[in-house]
Amino acid sequence: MGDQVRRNMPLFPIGIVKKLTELTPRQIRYYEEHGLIFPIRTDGNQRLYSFNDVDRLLEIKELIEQGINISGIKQIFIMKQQFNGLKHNIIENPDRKVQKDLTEKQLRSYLKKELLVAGRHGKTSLIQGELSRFFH
DNA sequence: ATTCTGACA
DNA sequence: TGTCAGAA
Repeated sequence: MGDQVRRNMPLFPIGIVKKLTELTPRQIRYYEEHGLIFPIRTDGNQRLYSFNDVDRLLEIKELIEQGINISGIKQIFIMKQQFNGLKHNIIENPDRKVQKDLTEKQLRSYLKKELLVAGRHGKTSLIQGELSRFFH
């Protein structure tokens, strides 16, 4: 599992991330303020981002382009986390019904998100207010 | 030269 | 979100 270690290594400053993601430093810092990413700081208080951070920013960028707001993105990430947790449980306990903690509703929400992302750049561009209803 | 925080004609 | 200032 040394690959994940590599992907989590704090490597590049915001200037590099700016080029890699086409996002402005303003946006990159803004998303951090809202808990979407958590780059570490150097001795000089400068942010250092990992490959995972960059990937995450790329995901954020796409979701933003689809008109999804910060809170919507937060919840999507939470569902993604829950989804991965369920997947692990199923792999580790194939016999037991450890899926009791995840409601079917949560799964549906996650799937809906997948559909939205899949049909990106399409006609189904939901606006902020409209999408937040799904998450309430 | 780069990045950071705070602020807004 | 852009952008500018003042500091590191």
